[in-house]
Amino acid sequence: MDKKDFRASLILTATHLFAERGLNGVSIRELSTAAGVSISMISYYFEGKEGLYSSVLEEQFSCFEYMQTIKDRESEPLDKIEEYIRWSIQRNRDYPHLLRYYTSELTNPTRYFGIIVQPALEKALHILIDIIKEGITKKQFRDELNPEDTALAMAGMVNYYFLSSLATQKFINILPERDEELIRHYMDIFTRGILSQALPAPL
Amino acid sequence: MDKKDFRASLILTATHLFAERGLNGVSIRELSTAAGVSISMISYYFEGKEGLYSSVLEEQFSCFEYMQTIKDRESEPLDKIEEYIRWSIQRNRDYPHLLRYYTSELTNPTRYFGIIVQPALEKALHILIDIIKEGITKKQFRDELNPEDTALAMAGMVNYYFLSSLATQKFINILPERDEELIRHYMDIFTRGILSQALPAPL
DNA sequence: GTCTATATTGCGATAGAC
DNA sequence: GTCTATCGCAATATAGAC
Repeated sequence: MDKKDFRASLILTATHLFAERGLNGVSIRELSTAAGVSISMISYYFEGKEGLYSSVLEEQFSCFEYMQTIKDRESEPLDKIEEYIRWSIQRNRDYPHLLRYYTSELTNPTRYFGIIVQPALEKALHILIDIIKEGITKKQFRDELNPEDTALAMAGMVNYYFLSSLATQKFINILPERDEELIRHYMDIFTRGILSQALPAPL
Repeated sequence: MDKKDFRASLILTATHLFAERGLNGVSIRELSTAAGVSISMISYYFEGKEGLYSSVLEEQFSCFEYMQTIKDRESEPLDKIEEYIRWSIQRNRDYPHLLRYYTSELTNPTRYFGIIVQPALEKALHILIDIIKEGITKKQFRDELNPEDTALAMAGMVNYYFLSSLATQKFINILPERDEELIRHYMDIFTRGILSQALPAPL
């Protein structure tokens, strides 16, 4: 951090602060002070506060490219779904601020939603939808499923776990030590449901 | 709106604007102009911008009290879960801005998170957890289920559908006309899973 | 109750010295 | 590249007239 790389220092500090309080909740004064850098450096490196914010967004959302790797994998749809869940959870561990930008942009979009956030989310979701469709085609998944809704249900289940953590941390342990258990549990609910015995009729 | 009730007019306008751009994204100048009221009325009625915001929050989150009605209902756990899904979806229809405050506060909490948002979410979630527990006790749900994770999965599935709508509206129809289909579909996924046949072993 | 006018503070951006 | 000093503007809040 004190390695003279002021640009990197600004990105790092901004990533923390913007995640906590949003684009409008942080002033470049506070930000530059926290980064140990002069306020004018933000204009110098990023052409202003919004430029810094967009650089943070781009860095954060670049990890969504990994979905392409899952798509290209030579494996069965169910295994791809497990890999998606595993990757989603690990993504929240590796990028602890990403979900904040994610949902902050979904609820209070900035001008960068359309050029950075939306394309990343849309591509990831379409890959997930295609995995569901493949499973239906291969008769491994029930053919009554609506692929779009099903993919959203899957994504929602995993993401909401982390999204709600601020409200649940008093009574739910969200530490990484439970991640493997969580993966098995969510795979189990998503594939087999919660009922102790199969219902008589479909849908 | 033009019925001289400036207080109500301010609440209504604020509900729209704060939902769209967050507490820090809206100025009281813009807000009072949009409401057709003088800027000083905000201090007069709400003791400032934050007071107005907290009034909006309280109004929005009051609808969570309905969860108590579901809890007190004399019906089976599975029916309560369906009622929860139905209420959740209808809640998003009746209070189209609520989810914005909900997730905005979860990701960028204001000082009102702890006193308004968190208690409402926590109570609703605990009721959902108790419904799952009751289902397990009555042997209607599988006893391997972790009630907390299961309740979160349920809540996440439904809420994420609306949360992600800004990113999905181009290819998913989120109009109310599909709500009944969605309810059946999510009940189906949650209770029976996605597999075309039961897996051999539990968990 | 409602307004206009204003006090005061903090904002983002940048000119210019080094 | 980096800093300090400052400009111009917009923010919230409020005093005081009506």
